[in-house]
Amino acid sequence: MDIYQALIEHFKKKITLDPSSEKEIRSAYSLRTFKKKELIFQQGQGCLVEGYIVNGLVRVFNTDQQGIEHVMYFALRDWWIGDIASFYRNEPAVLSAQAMDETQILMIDPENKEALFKKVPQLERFFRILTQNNLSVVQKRLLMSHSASAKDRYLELINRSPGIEQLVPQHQIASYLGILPESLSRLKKQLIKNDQKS
Amino acid sequence: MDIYQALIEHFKKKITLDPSSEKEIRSAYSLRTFKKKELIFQQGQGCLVEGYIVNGLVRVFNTDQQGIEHVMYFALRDWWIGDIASFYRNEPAVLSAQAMDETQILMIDPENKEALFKKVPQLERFFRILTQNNLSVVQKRLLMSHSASAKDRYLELINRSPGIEQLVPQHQIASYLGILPESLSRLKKQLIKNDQKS
DNA sequence: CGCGGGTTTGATGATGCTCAAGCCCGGTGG
DNA sequence: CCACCGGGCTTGAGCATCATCAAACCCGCG
Repeated sequence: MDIYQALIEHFKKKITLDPSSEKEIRSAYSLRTFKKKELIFQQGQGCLVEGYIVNGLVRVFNTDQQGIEHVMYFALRDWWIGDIASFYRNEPAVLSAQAMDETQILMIDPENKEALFKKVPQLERFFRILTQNNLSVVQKRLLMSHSASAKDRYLELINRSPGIEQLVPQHQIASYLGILPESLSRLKKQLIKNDQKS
Repeated sequence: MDIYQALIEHFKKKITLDPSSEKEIRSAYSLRTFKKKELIFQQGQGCLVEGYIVNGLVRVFNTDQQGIEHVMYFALRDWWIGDIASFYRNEPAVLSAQAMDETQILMIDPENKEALFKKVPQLERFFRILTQNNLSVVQKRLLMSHSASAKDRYLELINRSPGIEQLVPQHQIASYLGILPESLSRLKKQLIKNDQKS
């Protein structure tokens, strides 16, 4: 199956597309491949790309004033990456994105995206729904980080994304949870000890 | 100026509307008034309303397993309230909303909203942009709560929303920040002490 | 006047951070 | 094939921040 077809099918999960729209989409997005550790966009600069992950793995993160990196999310096949405020409003990006494996991404820039919205207005709907789902997920994470301990947030994560531990190094999971690698290490030791008792 | 006109103008900040679309909007939304402390929608149940605040003040919050309330956001004139996942996907709401003052809201239910999207497709664009902006704000809050101390989060808040302290009681500001009222109280004492020294 | 919600204060404790060292293991070069 | 290197994970001791529990206080309102 051709690379672009994955994107088309992805859109079609939420909207309907006629053949000419499909054609517009195919010509608006272009495929890029990133090597492991390569940066896709970078905090502080304008983020002029939004991308659909065809395959591979990307981590999207912020670096704070003390130089500590905080993972916003991990993106794999069928996910989107970008820095919304930067892409749509041309602010400096708050986020960076880095390939964690060889990764293929279908990318678009703001001008082409606006043009595409004009030609295929159903995509407004698609991205409305996509963004709503993302918002709802981030809201839940914010609530979790205000109400649940690091241990509970960790358990929730591995429950929600089993296999994540095989995919990304532990210190980046810690970063996603908002704790230090040392804390996650201790926390897991705790859990193992308690598991054995019961 | 008529109540509905505020909503129309609000939409027109991001999209253009012809007269017939304006008419559709006017007939899709209906005005409701809530008394102080009245609940607008409630966690656990389906949230079948989305609302545009005409005037007044609403707090949107979640209650965790221990019964502690966590403020997701405060909404005043020109803001929107709702529980996205519940409204659009018919899940039980994660959030509740409560009027903190006499509040007028233009409300719509999911069926009418879908119908309105059909009749006025530009609204897809409007809500895409609105949701993107919200997402970007919540992402920043999540990062803050992973990288900044309670004191810094508090300072950021009063800097970003001056006047908030006059508007809502302090224990709800604490709740928004993800700390206890006692902690906020101490934190403010700290700040006053340090201000006087310098 | 007295009630009640909100805020403050105090004493104590838990969670997660800091700094430092050691360990494990896969990769690289001699 | 082994020695070494480096990154990531673990462990430890001490500490900071914020939570918990309890009591006092303040003040607007019935």
